[in-house]
Amino acid sequence: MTQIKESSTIQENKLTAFNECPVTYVMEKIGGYWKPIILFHLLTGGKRYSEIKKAIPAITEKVLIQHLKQLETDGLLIRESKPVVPPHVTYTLSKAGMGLKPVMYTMAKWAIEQADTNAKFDYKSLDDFPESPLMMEEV
Amino acid sequence: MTQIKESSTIQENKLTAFNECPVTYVMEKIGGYWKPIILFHLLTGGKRYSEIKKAIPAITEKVLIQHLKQLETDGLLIRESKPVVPPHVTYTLSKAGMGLKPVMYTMAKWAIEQADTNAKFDYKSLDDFPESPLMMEEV
DNA sequence: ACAAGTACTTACCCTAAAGTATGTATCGAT
DNA sequence: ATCGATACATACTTTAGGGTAAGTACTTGT
Repeated sequence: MTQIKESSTIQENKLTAFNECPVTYVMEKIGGYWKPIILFHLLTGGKRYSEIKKAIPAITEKVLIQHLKQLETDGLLIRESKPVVPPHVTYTLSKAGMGLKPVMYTMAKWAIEQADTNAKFDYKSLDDFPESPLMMEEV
Repeated sequence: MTQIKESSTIQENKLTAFNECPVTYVMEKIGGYWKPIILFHLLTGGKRYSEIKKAIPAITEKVLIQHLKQLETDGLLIRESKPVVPPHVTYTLSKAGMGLKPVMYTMAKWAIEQADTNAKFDYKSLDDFPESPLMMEEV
């Protein structure tokens, strides 16, 4: 899905950054406008396709599925479909996906610190984060 | 620098994601192929422009400066120039920039865990990370 | 007189990611 | 017989970011 030209400079550089920088590796996996939001919504438990769609109305179906597939092939979430009509498909975070919890938590923490100090943004607080107090230990 | 069309759907969505997702906020700040790498190199201390360039040969000067300026306006690093000839400019991480250390560390940790479990990549280890053992406490 | 070093700038091009719009399969319910 | 629900697929367009290539200013060294 979404063809890529293999031998472009941009792809080579991406690969380099990718190999020599674990941070870039992570951003490859959870980057894009929507991936973190999708993951966030799945942190609280597996959801059906339509539930995710409802939770994030602004996302288009094309992009949603695109990302879900990407996340699946990256091993971050697991797709389970029941062969019924109408279809019933559930997406759940894998172990690796769950491992992103502390990562996202740390990122969120920094963002909120920034918001506190320069008062330009107003993220509520880390309380919004699912199971925030326990998450660092959980892994 | 690099004009943006203010009223595109893509910008609106970006802003939405941005506001409702602190993780997206962080990725705005440190996203792109090169930003994490630049930040990484500055974690070990301030550097001159040419030193950064030498440390990351594959980056073009245009993109390097572009990112340095962005990082500066985002308050992540501080630019100091001595009015001499030839010019002497130093880039140092600000307090906010230093605050990214644990963020990047946590990300790197996850990446390396992934590498360990699926054996597709071989990041050396977290030892490469500047002052790794202390960093979580430092902030 | 000219090259070299430093820190940029500017004009132009290309591509990947995101958006828009519409279509598909299957079945039960009205 | 058509409609709605579900989970997608596909063709086409736009745009932001990154890449290429070349130029600028100012001075010291040869």
